[in-house]
Amino acid sequence: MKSHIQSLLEQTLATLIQLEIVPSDIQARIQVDRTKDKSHGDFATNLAMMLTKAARKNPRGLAQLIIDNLPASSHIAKVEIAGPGFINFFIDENALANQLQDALEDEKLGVNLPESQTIVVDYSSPNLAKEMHVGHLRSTIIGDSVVRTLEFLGHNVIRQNHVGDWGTQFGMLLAYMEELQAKDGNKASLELSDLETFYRAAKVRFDESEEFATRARNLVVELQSGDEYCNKLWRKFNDISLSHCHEVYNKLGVSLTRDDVHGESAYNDDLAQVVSDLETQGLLTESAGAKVVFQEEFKNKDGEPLPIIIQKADGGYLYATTDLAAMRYRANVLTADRALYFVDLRQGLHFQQVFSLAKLAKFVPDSMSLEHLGFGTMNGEDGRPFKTRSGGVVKLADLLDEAIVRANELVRSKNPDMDDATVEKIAKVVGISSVKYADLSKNRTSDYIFSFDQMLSFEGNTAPYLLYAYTRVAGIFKRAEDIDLSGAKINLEHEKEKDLGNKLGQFNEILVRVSAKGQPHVLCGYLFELAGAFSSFYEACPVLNADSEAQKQSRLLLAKLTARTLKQGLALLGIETLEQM
RNA sequence: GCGCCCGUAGCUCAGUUGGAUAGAGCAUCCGCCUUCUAAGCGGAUGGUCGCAGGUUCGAAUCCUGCCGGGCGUACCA
Repeated sequence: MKSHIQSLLEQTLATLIQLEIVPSDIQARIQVDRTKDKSHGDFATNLAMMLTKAARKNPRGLAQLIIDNLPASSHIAKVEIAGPGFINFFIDENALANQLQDALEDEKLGVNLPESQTIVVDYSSPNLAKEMHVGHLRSTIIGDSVVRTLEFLGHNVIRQNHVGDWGTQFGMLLAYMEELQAKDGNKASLELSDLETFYRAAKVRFDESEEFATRARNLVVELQSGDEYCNKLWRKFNDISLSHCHEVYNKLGVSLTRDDVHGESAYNDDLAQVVSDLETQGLLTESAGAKVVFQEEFKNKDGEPLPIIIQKADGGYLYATTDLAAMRYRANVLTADRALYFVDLRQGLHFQQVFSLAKLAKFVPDSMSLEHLGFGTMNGEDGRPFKTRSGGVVKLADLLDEAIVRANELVRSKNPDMDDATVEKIAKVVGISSVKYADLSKNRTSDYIFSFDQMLSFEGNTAPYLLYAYTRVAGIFKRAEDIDLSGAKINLEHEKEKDLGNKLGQFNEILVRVSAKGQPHVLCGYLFELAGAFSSFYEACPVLNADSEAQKQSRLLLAKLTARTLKQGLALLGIETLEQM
């Protein structure tokens, strides 16, 4: 509907240029917005006001000229000039009803698919040396939601779990694993079941024993030189660590699989090549023993040029090098049109630097879009970074378990007579989705306060509210299974039916916004409004006890489309729906 | 020092690349269950959009300066 009006206005503008009312060199971006106030119609444009200067006419007069030259459209009931020169569009109710009817016929709910692109999405990317902690939550679930949305819109999405599976800390871990295995083969995998403890124990050994530390350093060198024994140890360690990650992914309902893992180590063989390619292009400089690239626009704290360190003085590589190699892989092998990075905002400078260098060095073509979609910090209720009471990092698995436990208590209190298995099943969905939704519903770029009480309060803009709204729609169809809806027609009569219909008609434009900017909170806001519109409708408009058969069928269709839209929308957020709660 | 981000109702947050009277939820107060799940619905109270200038028909949004907070800034990622 929005794009329809947009194209009408484009035609009108062309006409006005032809009539020489508006100069032909005008570059107006035609903006069509949803109105906030119903008295302003459904859509509004400020086109007339934007053109006043160029056309040397007063805005309201120009608005009238635009309306006079607007092509006729059956979708529009009325067009008005308002305020300083806004043009308000009132959508024809039958046109809207037809749109909804079409959406019901369509697998994709009537969403227009854009031209398909290849989009590489880098998200989650935990460090395998440690267990996943709350710091990985945002990247994982925001990335997963955007991935699902892009796929729904028909893009070729390639997930990249750029796990940290390389680096000096692995020497320490391998040395410790080796030690345990020597004592008892089973003990190693047993202790590895708690990676956090394992890491700490290895660190203790490293600090207390010079012999151990030396062994650890040697193992790194051997690992890097491709020693078979070392690599075997390393693979085993990664395998166990990765299986931890996937347990968390399963619990969270994240779509990443083992096939999506493409860690830092995958680029080992390319790193020397990156260095020599930069060198050939004359971009590399030696500074304090390290090989670096200086780019004019980046300065350090003393106002001197800030380097990207490509190779350390000791010959080792850093993450800039790996990222450059990864970008080249994404450009050349994966042939990405866009590469999205869901990584903490604090790495903003790093990404600015490597993105700029990647283009400068022609590692990626100018046409490829590199986007750092950063996110803010997850804080505790004191506004400080989220920690345990004793100040330690919170394991992601523990956080999720606690959410489920709390959800369990609440579900139980609402349903005293429900059997345990059902309560458990519901609590699992409610608990997990509450955590995910609380995060997804906030603007990605701002810090946010994590509060169990808030997300599980079961009121307001929360997952439980949406899940509940869904069960209410679903409940209707449990009682209406045998009703034949073929040939039924949507009729928007009651005020609440119109509101609901209006909301349902917005799904498309919302998804476009989510995919363009990687902001799932826009979808959350929409679903919350949709659920609200449905609740109001549900309250005011009896469905199964409607006044007439036609009205009943119309309302059932509205309910059906609501159910499908809610379910699909939640699925794009990575949230399961329940038939009962 | 320089750079990036943030400051909106008592609290948690929205505010669509400048648009019409700044919106939700929580909390507080008032109503609504003999009819499809009340984890719900309807309504009320509550804001000098950090401060001061500027740009414009129009600014929470853009520019400048200040105040307050977070983060980053050469061999970790």
